Amino acid sequence: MKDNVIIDNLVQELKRGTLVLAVLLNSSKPSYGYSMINTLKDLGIEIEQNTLYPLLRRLEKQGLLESSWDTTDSRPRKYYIISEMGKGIRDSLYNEWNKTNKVIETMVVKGE
Amino acid sequence: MKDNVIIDNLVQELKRGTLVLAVLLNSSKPSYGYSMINTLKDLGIEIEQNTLYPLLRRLEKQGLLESSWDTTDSRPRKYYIISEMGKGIRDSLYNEWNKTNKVIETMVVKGE
DNA sequence: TATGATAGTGTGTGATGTACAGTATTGTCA
DNA sequence: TGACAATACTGTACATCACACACTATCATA
Repeated sequence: MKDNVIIDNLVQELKRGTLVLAVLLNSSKPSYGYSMINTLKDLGIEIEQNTLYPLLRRLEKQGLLESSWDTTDSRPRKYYIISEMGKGIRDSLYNEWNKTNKVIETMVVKGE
Repeated sequence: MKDNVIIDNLVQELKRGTLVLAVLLNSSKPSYGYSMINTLKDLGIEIEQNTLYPLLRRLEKQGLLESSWDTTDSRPRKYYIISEMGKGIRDSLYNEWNKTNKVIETMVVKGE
């Protein structure tokens, strides 16, 4: 049972950084929080509302996303789109992520 | 200048979880802290002593690594090797890591 | 009419890489 | 031979963020 706790913790740590990249990649076109949760879920990324909404707000605060309200529908929705600054950071983060991946793959191949 | 701070933070977050996987992958054969730093550096993973030594101790405490002192040389060295439990967790973590990677690659391809 | 779905806000907690600080000894170089 | 870099390790506080908990509000459906 303890193994699961350790794995869950480690997987959660893996998510840090990765979630940001996933959200930035998903924000090339405008999308709103609740919809993004379903989109990411379909892609294989399980994320709770309690995690995504604060993340969106933090990324906007940091200037990586821009938001606008759409109140024309019966339900008001906050749309997010990546900013120019966000695009630069997304690309840098993706490069770092890629480098890390190549390293891990190299180690996996060597390790066996 | 602020961009760099954000990127540095995000890259650090990326490391969380990834470092654990890298260390577990690197511990199929016994190796000691100081040497591991150089090995990982050569592979492209920059890690400080202040980060690696506590990490090794934590992983041992969690039962993922086993250690033994080698005092035959002029310098005593603490060798670490992955435990059976650690192998299970390494494999699980690698699977999760792989899943996440496929998702990110899918998003990258779709995003453009 | 009740409840699930839809859509969002607010805030505290636990885990971990980093940073700072330290000890100790060996090996190398001037 | 002394200074210093390299080698090898331990201890601890801090910043950050996914998660968890709590909440509001309204629409759609049974």
